Amino acid sequence: MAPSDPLPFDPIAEARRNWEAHGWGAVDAMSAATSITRAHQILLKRIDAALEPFGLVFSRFEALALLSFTRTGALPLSRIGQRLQVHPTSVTNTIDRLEADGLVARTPHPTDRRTTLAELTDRGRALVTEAAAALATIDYGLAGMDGDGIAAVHGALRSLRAAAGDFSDGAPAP
Amino acid sequence: MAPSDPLPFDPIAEARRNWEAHGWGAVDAMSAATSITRAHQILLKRIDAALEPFGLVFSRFEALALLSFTRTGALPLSRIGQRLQVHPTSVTNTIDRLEADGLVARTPHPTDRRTTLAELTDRGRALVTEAAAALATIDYGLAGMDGDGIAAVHGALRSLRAAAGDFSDGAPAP
DNA sequence: GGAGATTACTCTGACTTCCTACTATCTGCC
DNA sequence: GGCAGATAGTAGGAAGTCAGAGTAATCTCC
Repeated sequence: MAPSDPLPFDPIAEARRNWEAHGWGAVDAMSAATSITRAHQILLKRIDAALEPFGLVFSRFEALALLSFTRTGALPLSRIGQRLQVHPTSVTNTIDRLEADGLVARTPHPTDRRTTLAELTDRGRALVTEAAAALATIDYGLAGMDGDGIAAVHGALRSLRAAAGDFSDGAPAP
Repeated sequence: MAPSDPLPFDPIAEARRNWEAHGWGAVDAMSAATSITRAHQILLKRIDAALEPFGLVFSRFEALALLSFTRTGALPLSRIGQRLQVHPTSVTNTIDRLEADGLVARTPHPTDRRTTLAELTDRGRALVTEAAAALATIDYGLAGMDGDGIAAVHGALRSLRAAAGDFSDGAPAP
């Protein structure tokens, strides 16, 4: 990749030194936050590359996966937004794309006429299974991390998500 | 309005169960990757909110911070892109915005006429110091994580960044 | 039963990021 | 010298996200 030849040093470690030298404080937090930002960038690029043969990006894959786990293969758009933690407008856009590709279909809610359901088509269901397999083979972009690291990240970020109010910390049912 | 009412359960834990039930594999990796995605979203929102009074967003703050650490307060745009790991066109856009706000100035490189330097103005230097203090008070958006968690995330993601080729830390170049 | 608040979705617009393509300039090799 | 290839920056375009406004339908409560 031409645009980013590897630097001869870790840019975050370098930022860390500068932060300390200038007395800007919260050095550990800065390092972690910057690391998360960069990790997200790396992951998204790897994941989208793996999904590209299927004509998907991560957000659309997530929506398909969520639908495929329901009994009926259908969910209100609002519910999708809640579960995926994205803005209602983004859901509209995501479902627009999926519908244009024939992977989901909008159908009216049987009782609430305000509500639109996104329903997985047969093609959508088949595709999401293939795509999930493709993502599993690249370890969801986490190549370079060992099991301990993966577990540590998951555990530590769970606190962050809980503190951000993503979910009311109840005991996850079996 | 509530941007996202807290769910009564952890959506990632729920996804995890579904992944297992469907035999989709790479469950730990999926959980970690999704956590990182969501963490990035939380952080960016918190950080941008803290920077909003200064008219900055995170990417523009990062560029200012980088410039403020140099001896002369100036860097070629290409160097900024390398250090911040963003696309050249994103640097152009970032510097456009900073220049329009009078926080940096484009100046020609003394010897290489291809190169444009972004140079911190006095206002830019003053603003980035204030903004850094504001970010330190919110712990760079990491509220909810303890010291161990922050250290764990930083360490684990360093492996990911190294494997992605961000820096050659003694590893032989291709 | 009906007024007012709430909820669901979409449209428009702003913003950020990336990609491809292009011009200008520099470097290396003959 | 002079030309091929690399490098620096920018323009135009596509995609994704979010916020605010608007419309339609439903719910709450008197």
